[in-house]
Amino acid sequence: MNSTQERAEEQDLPFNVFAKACPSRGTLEHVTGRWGALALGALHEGSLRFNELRRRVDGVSEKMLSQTLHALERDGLVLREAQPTNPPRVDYELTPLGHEVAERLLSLIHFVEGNMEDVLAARQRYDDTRGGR
Amino acid sequence: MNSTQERAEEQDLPFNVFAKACPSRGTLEHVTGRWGALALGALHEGSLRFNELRRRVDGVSEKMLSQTLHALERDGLVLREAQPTNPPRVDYELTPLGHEVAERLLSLIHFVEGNMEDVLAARQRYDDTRGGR
DNA sequence: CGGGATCCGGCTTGATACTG
DNA sequence: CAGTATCAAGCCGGATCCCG
Repeated sequence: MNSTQERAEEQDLPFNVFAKACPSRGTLEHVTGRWGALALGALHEGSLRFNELRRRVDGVSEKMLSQTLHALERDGLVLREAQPTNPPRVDYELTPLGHEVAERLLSLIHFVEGNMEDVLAARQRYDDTRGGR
Repeated sequence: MNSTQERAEEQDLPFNVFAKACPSRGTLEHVTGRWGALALGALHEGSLRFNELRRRVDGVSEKMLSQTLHALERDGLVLREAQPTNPPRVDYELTPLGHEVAERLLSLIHFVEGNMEDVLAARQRYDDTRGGR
């Protein structure tokens, strides 16, 4: 009575990320993926244009940012607003659902950032004990 | 006054995931990675043996689970307890820090699971409007 | 049972170049 | 500015064999 399958059954959840075929796993990966998480985090503060976003998410390539944004837009988490001006201007912003996802994501991100010293210390200990071999 | 860099400076945070070189980004990826997130989620309910974990995280290979667990152990999120019995028995459980991470992660996971119908509907709309091309 | 070591195919990723 | 197209490299993940 502790399996994740049973958890889902008990609560009658139709979706369970722990199951290989569940579509929720794909969405979770879009959200928590390397660039997805950072894009959502950056957009939580407000709408951004493509290259603004690109500068904020340090290290992302044009291709991956574009790809990431498409996936998030398709999942209904990001809204894309293109203005047919010249030069073109495209703003990206979170949908209400995207904001809720981003809040939970940022809670995790801030926690990790705030405890990095503990993590770094743990790594040091791990490497000291096992690295000597 | 909206950049993520400034956010970090204002609050005097030493670690900022949005910066390419920050080690917190690596840890975030261990935590939110495809298998890391599921391993942490499964272990939040209690300690598990290697193959129990493998069965719960549907689809993970031995290699990737092993690799994932090592990374999480090194980051101080997972505790590995090997008993020198025969046959060998190895239990994995979360550290206090790991539990706090898992709580925030599960909040995100459950939210995604609980809103998959909206996501699926959004995908349908997206594919209908753009798929016709 | 709980892994480590190795090999290898394929998908993902990252430069680069090009377009509207 | 806001992307798409293309191509090479590399990492992911599976399969296999091995050990304690």
